[in-house]
Amino acid sequence: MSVTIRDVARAAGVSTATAARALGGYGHASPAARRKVSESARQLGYRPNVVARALVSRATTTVGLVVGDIENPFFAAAARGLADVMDAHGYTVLLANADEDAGRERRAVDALRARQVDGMVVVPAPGASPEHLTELVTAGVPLVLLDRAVVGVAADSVLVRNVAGARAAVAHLAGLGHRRIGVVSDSPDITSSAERIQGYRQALRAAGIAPEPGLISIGGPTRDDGEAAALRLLDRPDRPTAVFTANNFMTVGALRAARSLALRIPEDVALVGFDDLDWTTLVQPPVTVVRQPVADLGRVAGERLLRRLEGDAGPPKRIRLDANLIVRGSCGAGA
Amino acid sequence: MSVTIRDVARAAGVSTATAARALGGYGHASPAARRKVSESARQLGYRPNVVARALVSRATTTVGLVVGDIENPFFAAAARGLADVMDAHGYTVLLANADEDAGRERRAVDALRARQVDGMVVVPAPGASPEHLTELVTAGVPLVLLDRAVVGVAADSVLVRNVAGARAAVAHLAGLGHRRIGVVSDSPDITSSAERIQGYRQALRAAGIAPEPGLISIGGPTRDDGEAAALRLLDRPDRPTAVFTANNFMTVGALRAARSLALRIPEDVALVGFDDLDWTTLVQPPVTVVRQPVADLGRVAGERLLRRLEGDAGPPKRIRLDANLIVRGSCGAGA
DNA sequence: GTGAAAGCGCTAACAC
DNA sequence: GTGTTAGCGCTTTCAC
Repeated sequence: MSVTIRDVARAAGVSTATAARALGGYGHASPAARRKVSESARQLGYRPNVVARALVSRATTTVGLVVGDIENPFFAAAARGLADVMDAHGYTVLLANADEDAGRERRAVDALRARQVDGMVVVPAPGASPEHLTELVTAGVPLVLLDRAVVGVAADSVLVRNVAGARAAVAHLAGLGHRRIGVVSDSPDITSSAERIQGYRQALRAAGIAPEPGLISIGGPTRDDGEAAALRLLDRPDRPTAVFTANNFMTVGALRAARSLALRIPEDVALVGFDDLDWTTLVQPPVTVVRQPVADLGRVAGERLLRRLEGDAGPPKRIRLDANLIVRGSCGAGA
Repeated sequence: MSVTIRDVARAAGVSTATAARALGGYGHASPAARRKVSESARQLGYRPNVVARALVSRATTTVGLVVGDIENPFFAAAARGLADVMDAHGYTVLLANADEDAGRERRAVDALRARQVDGMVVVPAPGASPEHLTELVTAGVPLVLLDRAVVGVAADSVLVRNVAGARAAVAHLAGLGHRRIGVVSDSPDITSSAERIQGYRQALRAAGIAPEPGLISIGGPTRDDGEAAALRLLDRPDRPTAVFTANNFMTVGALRAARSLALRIPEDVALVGFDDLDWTTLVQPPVTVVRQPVADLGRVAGERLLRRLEGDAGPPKRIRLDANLIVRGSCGAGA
């Protein structure tokens, strides 16, 4: 069995209460006692049992993070940003993968709750009925929604200005003279996707272009789904002259689809993607993208959560971070 | 306060012991009691407190994972593989980022231990004196080393056949007629890197090529470090005609370096990388790589850990997974 | 300033 | 089959 606070107390010749006070740095303890306690703690190799502490203090200094897919670089970066902030404040992040599936998300949230996390950050899966999230909120567990909003959940959210970002992307394409502009997105059940499609529509309207339902191609949440959706769009006899891909998996998919159809970019089809990755400047032509502040997203979510953990009981905040168009070659604008 | 097992027991008109047995599915309980208990549990919205359970059962059904950088797709895939296996067995994965730093790794391991994880998977950081790992082992916490071995730590390890993989890559280059072959790697303090460099050396020797120290360029653990190291190598007046990059960050770095020096691939410099990513087929020419079984690495580590968690007390196992050369265009072999 | 003692929510002997 | 009871390791009144 490992060393407990009783062992330390005994070795230091004090009570467990004094040992706890000395070690915890709270309450009163004489300098002498302090010294003796920390000395024997060191000697015995005492390590506090956070689980036992959590049982009484009702705080685990652990927070949960539920993402759709940690293999998506977007989530990986956000997770990193969150972990950095939380680590710096003594919290540990429990990570769960929901696989973009409502059922798995529910189970992940439950598993995290059972472990008494002090708070949670979740990237809601598409089609999730948000009961498990409202339950969290009513149970008083601080919750921050990341990247996607959920109607009916009174929680903080940290999102991207998707409408503006998408609008900038599509307006850029329209400005280059394109009239037939398609979009490849995953499910609009995800608010970020819905907003990007909305931005696409706004830009078309502003350019006086009538939207064509056939130019909107919706896929699932994986790279392969992105490729299939892009293929459907680009294989049409009346294929668009330009495509906006609403997330990085869709961008990969569009690039693959273009290649398999032997379409040149930007000559045969111009491309602007949402979300920037390190390889977007490695391909030829480099990909014009709307860059999201990925790590900031996680960091800001972490800071919001920390405020709540500190007791901030204000109304839910909705924070929006900017996404900026970076013009490179794939849109045909040179660069 | 939330619903406890006492509340459930009271509502069902039984003792907490019976309620626990009924809920936990262990020990004896009459069908009638079972039904009443689960009924009132449902009605009250009872959720077991895993923290309290852990305190007495000395098992948290939680395992820790410490990686160098979750933003590295290699680790993300391994993390995913591990999480999939553990989730399927009711375990939750606590993730910690060590930033490829020995100090942060130590703190991460400590934080995880304090949370009483039942086992741990760690990707050891370079230069870490392995005390915290040996401590883990002596404390009886099952440990599986992932991707990198550590001398003096009696733990299972799941590694890649790095020597053979690297040898195949470099032999391929030599077979294509290259005599001046460079390597870009991160620190050989990491056993996987050391092994890849060793494979490189073996292949040179087998091809009758004298190794030149100047053609071995060592960088740090980030993409930028990779670029700098590649730049040093490719900017030499007597630059190599072929380069082997020992991990995916180095491959990105080499590609960037080649571009900034206006070197054509494979005409001016041929390239073979270690670790395959989705964009390697998107760049022109597509990158010849040694593909690692990334998700399997995590899965196998998870299975090994599960065996230990089930009580397997056999001697440490060292498992090696194959890495295979995939010839594409960047080596100049056509494809 | 310090110690005794009462739990946090749960499990596991051990009687009955 | 079921209830009683004693903790798991820690924090925290409340006396002294």
